[in-house]
Amino acid sequence: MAKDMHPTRERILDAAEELFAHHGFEGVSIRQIMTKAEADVSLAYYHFESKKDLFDQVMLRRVEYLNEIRLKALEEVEKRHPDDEPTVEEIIGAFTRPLLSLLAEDHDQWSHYYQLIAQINNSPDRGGELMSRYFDPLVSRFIDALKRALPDSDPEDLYWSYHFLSGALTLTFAETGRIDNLSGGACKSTDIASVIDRMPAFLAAGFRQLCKH
Amino acid sequence: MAKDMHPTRERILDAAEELFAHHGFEGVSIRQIMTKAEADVSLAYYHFESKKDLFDQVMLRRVEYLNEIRLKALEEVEKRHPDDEPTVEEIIGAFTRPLLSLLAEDHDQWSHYYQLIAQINNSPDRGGELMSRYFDPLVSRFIDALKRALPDSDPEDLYWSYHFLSGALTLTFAETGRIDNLSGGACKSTDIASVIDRMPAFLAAGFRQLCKH
DNA sequence: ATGTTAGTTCAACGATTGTTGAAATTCAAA
DNA sequence: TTTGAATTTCAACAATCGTTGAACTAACAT
Repeated sequence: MAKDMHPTRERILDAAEELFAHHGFEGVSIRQIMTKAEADVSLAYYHFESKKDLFDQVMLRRVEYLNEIRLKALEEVEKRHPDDEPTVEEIIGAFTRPLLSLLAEDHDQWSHYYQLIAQINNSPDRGGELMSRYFDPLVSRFIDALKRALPDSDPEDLYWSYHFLSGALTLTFAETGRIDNLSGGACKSTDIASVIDRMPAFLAAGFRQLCKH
Repeated sequence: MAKDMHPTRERILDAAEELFAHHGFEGVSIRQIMTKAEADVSLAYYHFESKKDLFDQVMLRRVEYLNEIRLKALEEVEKRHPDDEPTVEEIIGAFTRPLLSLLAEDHDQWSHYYQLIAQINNSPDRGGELMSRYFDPLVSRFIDALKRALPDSDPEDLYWSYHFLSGALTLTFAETGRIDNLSGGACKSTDIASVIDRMPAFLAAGFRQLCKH
């Protein structure tokens, strides 16, 4: 990886993303990040205000694009149903498939960012606050669509169903290798294509079971 | 919280459990832990070998009891079916309900430990390794029961279904408060009774959908 | 050539990190 | 009362932490 291929700021963001994803915010020092980025320690404070600001910029760099493509996927599904409502599978597919396809097709570029999201989503400290800030506007949009696809459903059932979805999705992002151990190698954490084939159906069945009343 | 109520070693474990759960292993210093435990810094190294050893002992303190009650719950379900196989709901209930009931009924004692598990399960660093070490023997036992309840199912479908279950369960453990934000207060992360009512049905429907072939 | 600005390097700051050794204390057994 | 082990206190170690200021280089406008 040649040093001049990317400007310094991008290299810092890349290094920080990978190290934060693996060891968490406090598990990584600025010096480790800058060593990986092949740049002087002080450059971190030239390009960013502080360690916390660097973390925020790592998060912000990719989040808008992700929300864009997911919103577009939902709008296309709705455009395909001008008269009736999309199915639960279609809506959940629009929510998850853009993310998973990106991860499957460009794993090197996205895996660390997804691992970071997995950690944050399950962090009792400020996980709820951060995830809400970055994703809740889009998520509310999807939940509205699900409300229309599942009329007469109790909103509480719907929110808890989304909660289960969120847990299943972000554990997939973590790619911890546990399913490799558990299955004796039959399944692989990094085999995202297998998840694309299975997750929407699994979750849609759960939604319909819980939100049918 | 009077200091003499519990011996020093227990107070250190309690303090470490809570702080590790909130800020992660590297986000907490021995001095913070010992301040919360109201004991001298050096006592950490009298009662434990190192910071990492303290973390391991925090994990080990409760894991055996949890695996015991869950195994007992599964055996009771199987005893109730001497001739036929238990249903998927019953097996998943035996897997999740002992944990969730403990959390619902004695929240102060268990919530921090569960939050710690949530973090570890979604940690790309060594999450898979740690979770496998502590829980996979029991999990394999449950998956065998599910294989019998879902004959002719593809093992890969079963493992991925368990993966989704694991993500949904541990996000519940994290209690991040995100569902509070998302639902505008209609749902609360700490309302475990609501999860007990909903999660087994949601997940069982997913298992049956995915593992029916 | 001169000045300006963005980008980079080097050295250092006080604070905190995990960890350790030795001395002091407690307390039951002899 | 003396002994000896278990527990606690105190002081300190080298290493690393996030952060900063000043000097230096590069490139480009005047």
